Amino acid sequence: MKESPVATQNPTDPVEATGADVVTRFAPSPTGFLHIGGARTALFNWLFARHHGGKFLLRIEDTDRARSTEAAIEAILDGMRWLELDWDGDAVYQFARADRHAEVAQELLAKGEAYRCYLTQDELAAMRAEAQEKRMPFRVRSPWRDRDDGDPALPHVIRLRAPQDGATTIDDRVQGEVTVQNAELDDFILLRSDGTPTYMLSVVVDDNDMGVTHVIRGDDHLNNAFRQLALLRAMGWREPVYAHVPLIHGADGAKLSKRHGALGVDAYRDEMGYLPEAVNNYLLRLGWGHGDAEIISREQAVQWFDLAHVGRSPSRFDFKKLENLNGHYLREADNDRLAALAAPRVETLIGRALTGDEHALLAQAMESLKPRARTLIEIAEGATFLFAPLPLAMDEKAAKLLADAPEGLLAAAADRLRALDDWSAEAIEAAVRETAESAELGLGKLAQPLRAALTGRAVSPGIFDVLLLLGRDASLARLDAAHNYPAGA
RNA sequence: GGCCCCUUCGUCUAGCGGUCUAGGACGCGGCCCUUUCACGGCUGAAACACGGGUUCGAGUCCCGUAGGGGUCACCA
Repeated sequence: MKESPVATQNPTDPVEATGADVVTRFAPSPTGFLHIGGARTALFNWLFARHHGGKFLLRIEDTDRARSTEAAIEAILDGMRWLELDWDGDAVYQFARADRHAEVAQELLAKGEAYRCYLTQDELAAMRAEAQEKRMPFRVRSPWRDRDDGDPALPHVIRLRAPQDGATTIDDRVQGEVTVQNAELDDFILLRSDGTPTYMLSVVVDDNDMGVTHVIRGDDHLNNAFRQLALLRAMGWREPVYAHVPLIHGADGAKLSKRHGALGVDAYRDEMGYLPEAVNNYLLRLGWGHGDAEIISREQAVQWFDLAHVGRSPSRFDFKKLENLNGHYLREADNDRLAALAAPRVETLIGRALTGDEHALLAQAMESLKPRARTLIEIAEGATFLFAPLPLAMDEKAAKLLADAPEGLLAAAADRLRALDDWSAEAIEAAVRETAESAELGLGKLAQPLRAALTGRAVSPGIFDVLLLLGRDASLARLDAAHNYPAGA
């Protein structure tokens, strides 16, 4: 059979062709935490699988023994659990499958689709240097491709005998049809001289053995796809559908680095105080859209997600938008859940553990705390006044408010409040309003110094809420302490 | 540098030849609500990178240019 000059990829699309189950996978290498770009890739794979009622598999690519760590594996798993990206079955550890990878390499060798190459690293380096000097593009063209007089006892690697003529076209679901001349590809290494498989071999074998139907990954792998396809064809295996998603960039358009947010998702959780649903929503909208929809629930995401609407251009990470989204989810979140999340942060801020009653108070305060916060950090900061010790530390604005308060105003308010029989929202509000009226002041003129006296700040939940939350004793004590505050300070 | 990909408001995006005097969201400005700060509501400024085609008609298709990104390992 004559080979056509351009071998267009013709993936068996299980969804469209047979309705068979979709299988996607996320394959991180455990050399660090689960970074935000990886999280999005995982999300897309998860959504695609769930949308089609298929499977979402997890494979840990730990073949780089020197760089892979147990801690990194834990961090990645932890990150995925936090984002609720549950995978089907057990995670596959690539290193454990090295024998199978080597077996495939041997099979390729036997079929003549691969060959032993005795080029040393030094020879390779020399070839590279020469190409560099002549300003010629470098590509490994091993003389051993056409020789079989090598001595297998000598150190050698096994290379794929890749096609050198014609071109290969991949029908990528995100990038469209992408064509590369086969001459651009080289005979990449399948098995290293120590007999261990390379990444290129391992992915293809594992994806095949795991039955992966859709390979959705970062577009930094687009070029690899052509090499992998050559290997796939040499084995005569089924070709998956490819979808290469553009990478996420930092706010300045440069590649995402630690300065811009290429942090582990744990940093978004612990250091920045975001909710997983906010991070998921934000990540989903980065590179994918569904009309004007912005706030997208997980259920809707599963229902709507598709590859056709994944954009082809890289997007920048915008913390402002994530923060806004987080504020939305904070307001929607359950108070007890929020209190539980905020409690450790509050304890850190006040430097002591919270008592059982205080935990309850925190939960009770959540309703008025959460609308004015965008992160859990802001919630915790806003909550500290509830637990502050008596002489209340005043911030600059609060101190000024107290200093500027009319003589005796706070004492008058304290007197009225002290006279209250029941410390209810209605009674508190009436007492405060009456104080303002009899002093012939607007409510604002009284509320601000009151706020300063009770919270030590110029910003807090509504003043009646503060009074109610603090309770009679604490409120009165703070008020009494405050009107002794050095006047005119 | 070779190869590959990308290009709509500052940012994320909608748009799949006519309904675009280009829509939404974040951010920014103004107004309203209001005891502060937020929230919420209303409102304003803000974009089809450039140049050629194709077409009766182009943000939408094609080709260049410019800019950006990715990739060129016995790493993954």
